[in-house]
Amino acid sequence: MIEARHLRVLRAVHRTGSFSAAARELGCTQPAVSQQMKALEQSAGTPLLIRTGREMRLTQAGEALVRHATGILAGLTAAEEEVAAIAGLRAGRVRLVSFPSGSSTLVPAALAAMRADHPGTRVSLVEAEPPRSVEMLRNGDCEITLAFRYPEVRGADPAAEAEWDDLVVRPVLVDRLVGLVPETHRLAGAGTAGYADLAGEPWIAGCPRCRRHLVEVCEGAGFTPRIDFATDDYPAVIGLVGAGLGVAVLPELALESVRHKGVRTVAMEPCVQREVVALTLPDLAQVPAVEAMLGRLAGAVGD
Amino acid sequence: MIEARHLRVLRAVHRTGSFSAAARELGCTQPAVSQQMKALEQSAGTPLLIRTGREMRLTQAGEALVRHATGILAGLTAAEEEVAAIAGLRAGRVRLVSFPSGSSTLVPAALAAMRADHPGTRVSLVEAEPPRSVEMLRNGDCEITLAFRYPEVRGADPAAEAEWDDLVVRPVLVDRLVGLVPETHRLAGAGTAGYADLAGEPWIAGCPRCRRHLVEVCEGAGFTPRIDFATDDYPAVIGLVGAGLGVAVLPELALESVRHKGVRTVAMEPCVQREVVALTLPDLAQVPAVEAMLGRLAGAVGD
DNA sequence: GCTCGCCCCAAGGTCCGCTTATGCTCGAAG
DNA sequence: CTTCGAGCATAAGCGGACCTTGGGGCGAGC
Repeated sequence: MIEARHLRVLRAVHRTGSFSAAARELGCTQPAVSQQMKALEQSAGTPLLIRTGREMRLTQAGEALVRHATGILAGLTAAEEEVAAIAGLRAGRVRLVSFPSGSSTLVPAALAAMRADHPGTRVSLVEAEPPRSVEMLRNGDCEITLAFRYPEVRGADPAAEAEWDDLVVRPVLVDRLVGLVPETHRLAGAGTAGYADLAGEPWIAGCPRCRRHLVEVCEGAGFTPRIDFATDDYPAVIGLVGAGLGVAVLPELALESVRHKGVRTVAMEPCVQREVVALTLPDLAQVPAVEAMLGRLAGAVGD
Repeated sequence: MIEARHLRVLRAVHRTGSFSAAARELGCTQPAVSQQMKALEQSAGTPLLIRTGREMRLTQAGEALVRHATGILAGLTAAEEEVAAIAGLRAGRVRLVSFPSGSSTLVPAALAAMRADHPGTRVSLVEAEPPRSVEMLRNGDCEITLAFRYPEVRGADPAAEAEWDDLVVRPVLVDRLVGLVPETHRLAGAGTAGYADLAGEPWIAGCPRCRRHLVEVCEGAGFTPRIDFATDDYPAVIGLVGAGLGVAVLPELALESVRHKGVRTVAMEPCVQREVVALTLPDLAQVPAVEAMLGRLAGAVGD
């Protein structure tokens, strides 16, 4: 087995013409070079250098090795270069999966920061809801998944939470759920409302998990909400509320990027917080580009 | 510094999909693979593999390394293959320099044997006299030099002999010097003649060294030969003797391949022997093709 | 003739890598 | 649900490889 290190030494010997000069160039002692050449000749099975008095000459086998060494070492340094580029964030690709309302505000800011800091990296974005997005993460279809959870759920669905215990969970931000009523509603001007205050209203729910959570909270308040519509499209929710078809609770984040015409927000009591987190696999968290992107997502809180 | 051995292991891991399978394929234990991959990841500075439950997947850096590994390992095996071909005598080139009379008989037999045994090798032949041929050997212009010496010279030219003491001297054959007289000469029928018997004759001498040797031998016999012609072309010597222009002594070997028309040979007393040797450099004697050719030259004695 | 540079050789110490042994996790089968 | 097997990680132990230091021989140049 010929080692690349030996080829490097052989080339240095060939270029400089002596073991001592090669040793100086390589930063080691002359016997080290001598021994390496002996080892290389042994693994080659034939002499490679002929020591004729003053100068070092190559045998035919030595010439063949030096000829190949150029390409081999070039390939090796190219590989090192590419890996170093990825490790040094001058290259690298991150595939990010986000739930829809995260894409609109948080993700663009993080993407912009990432591009500004590391222009060589590429971040792609796909939208998907958990648990589909978590499945994609496990399947290797993405490196980072944005998800959210309701920490205050009283052990309602431990299975869903347990799905993440082997993942790296990076908190990104916490946003409050606020109530949403038509501007003609009796509570439109109220600063705060309790869930029970909306017990008799028709409700517009969000995605399946948000819907489950809504039901739990309302039941905690003593009633079961009548849900007339359910959609994970937040502008649609706002539109439905604005049309007077019901009331809803939405994360503050989801309201930021949408004009909420014809609706009013009210703070809800009790205050429910939704935690948005970035998920990744433990090994992927060590990948520089992934790590950097996780940092940008967490840093985008300022917006 | 990425090592080729690590790339080999990485590729095996990628192909087989597990450390254990790669270890079996590589003929080592699983912890060895595990440690090598850890070392490779450390020298790469970034994770290369993600262990996601059952299967092993590559990170982007891992993909880059595997992609480069193909070319690097291919170049490495190509280099090993070429060196092995040279070492295994399936390839290789030997440049042989011979003195003129050696070329005619001994060299062709050795060349034929070499080609028969190792068809992949190539032997080139150039004619030159020593000391020019020895100089070529030292300059790297050839691998083997055929030369001859007169062992019985009584310390006449120790310098010339000393020239070889750092070389590998491989005896090839010993041939006798025989007298050559015109067929009309008074000694033409004699079985044996002494040098003194030819004291008054005009002499035809050979190459400079042969000429010097002739003078020494004759002076040992009590006279100084009158040399009318000197040429290193043996057929020319024979022609001159045949034309009655003088007498000569020639190696038996030189007579074998020439029709000696009009001349007669006589054994000379004292019997002088010329030793034909193959010379090479100590390092070159280890080169398989050179070694093989040296053997064929020594084995060509049978002819 | 002397000195300097270069190479080889031998000995010592250090470090690396492999192996054995063990524990842990996960997935599949009963 | 439990058990079993496969696979990976880790620790200890050991053998070997590598490099360094020190000494010697040899050829070249002043």
